[in-house]
Amino acid sequence: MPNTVHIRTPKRVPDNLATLIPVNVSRSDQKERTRRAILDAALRLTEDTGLAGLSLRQVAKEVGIVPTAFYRHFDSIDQLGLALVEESFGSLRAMIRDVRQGSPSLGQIVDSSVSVLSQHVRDERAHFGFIAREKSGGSPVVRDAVRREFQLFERELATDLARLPMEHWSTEDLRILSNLIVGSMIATSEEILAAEPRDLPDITHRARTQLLMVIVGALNWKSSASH
Amino acid sequence: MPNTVHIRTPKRVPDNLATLIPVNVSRSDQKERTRRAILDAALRLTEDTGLAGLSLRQVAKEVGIVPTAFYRHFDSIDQLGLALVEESFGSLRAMIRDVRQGSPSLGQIVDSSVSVLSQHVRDERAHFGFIAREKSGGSPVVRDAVRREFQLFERELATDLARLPMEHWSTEDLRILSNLIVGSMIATSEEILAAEPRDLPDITHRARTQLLMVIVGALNWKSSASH
DNA sequence: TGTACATCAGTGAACGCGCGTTCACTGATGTAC
DNA sequence: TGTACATCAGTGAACGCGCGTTCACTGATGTAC
Repeated sequence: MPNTVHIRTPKRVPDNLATLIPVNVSRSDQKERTRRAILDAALRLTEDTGLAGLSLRQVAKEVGIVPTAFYRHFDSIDQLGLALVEESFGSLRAMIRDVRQGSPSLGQIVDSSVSVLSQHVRDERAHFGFIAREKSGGSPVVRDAVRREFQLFERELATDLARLPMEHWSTEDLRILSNLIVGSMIATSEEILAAEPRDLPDITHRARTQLLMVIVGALNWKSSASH
Repeated sequence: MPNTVHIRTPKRVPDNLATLIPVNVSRSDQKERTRRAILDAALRLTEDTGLAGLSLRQVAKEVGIVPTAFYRHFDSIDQLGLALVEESFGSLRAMIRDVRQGSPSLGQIVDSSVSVLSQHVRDERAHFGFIAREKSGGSPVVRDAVRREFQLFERELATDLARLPMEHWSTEDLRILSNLIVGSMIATSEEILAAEPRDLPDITHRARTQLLMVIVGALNWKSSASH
């Protein structure tokens, strides 16, 4: 079912979309709306099949435009995929900004990190699902883009960790710890996405415990093995 | 290029496959060979696109049979996928059996676990890649089968951990730790699959450190938070 | 051992369908004067 | 403010292609006697 359309003549407007008739909408505004509708349709349609199973015609049908109009917005499904990667990681970064605010003690950092992650995964379900799927998905271009973003992400976390009282950790060790934490957070996100709502408390409890184990382990490992 | 064929008349045999002409091969043997060829072709072809991008006709062409002959072996691509899941986890279990042998001290367990994992991922590259891809792949049936296997796997590891000197851990805590370790091993496997050979030492070093951090963390976390 | 019949892995033609992409087009919006 | 022209998001017909699936078939292998 079309969710939005570019309307040229009133008689083409479906009844249920009457409120969407563009009145005093500039051409570029309308173009942006259609672009948005394409991205949303793609997020919805890839939920079942992944980007690999998404066809240009499906997207066009869902948006309510003719297949060829797709090309006014994207060169290919791959390019659409890259736009979604960018968008999804934008929402991920917003999440991290939330965690950075405040959170003085280690215990509080763990608690708020897991809470914020859990909430954000559910709020941005479609985006997180997209990233999780395409991380090992069918399109090399999109897959590599996702992996590059995760690496960037991991480096940023390493920088954040350096600010905590972890006396004299080497850059390498910070990267190793960061990699472990990011990996664990990805796994948790995938579990939240796949889980029934009633299993959510179990999963967040587990994630908290694991994050704590990792941090405690990192501190003790370092102090016992350090130079 | 077809990699094996069921040959009925000698004139149909490609030159380079002349040595594969079935002589004194029973009907069921030949059927098994073709089945094997289909599984191998699918493993090869899904490497780029995932199971979602695999067509029955592609597989048939690769194997050197007519598309309709596929149905003599599998009801659908999904059923073929399930067979590959079973096969792939078989190879994973074989790996774990290797690790269980010997390995008295914790440090040795960590070392041999990572070595064996790293070696096995490369030996069974196609199988590991298949699992990694289909874990969040397009076919719900196959995806769920992979996840169920990982859960089984996690439970088995929890049982193994219970035999180590981890005084009086609860079943729940063992599951939490096991989940963390399995997640980290999956992440490591995916990194090995995606990495250049020259980056392998870095990755295994990192995996060792992380596993050690996790174990040290688990022990300390438990002793500091226990009842 | 030889013969007659059953089995069944693989064949090949045919089908309707959805796909990406081309192309010339339309007509509302935007702009220059 | 009004007019003439340019822009360009969306249209619709058409294309060739690979897809999964149907069906009746073939002929080597297997079996009953």
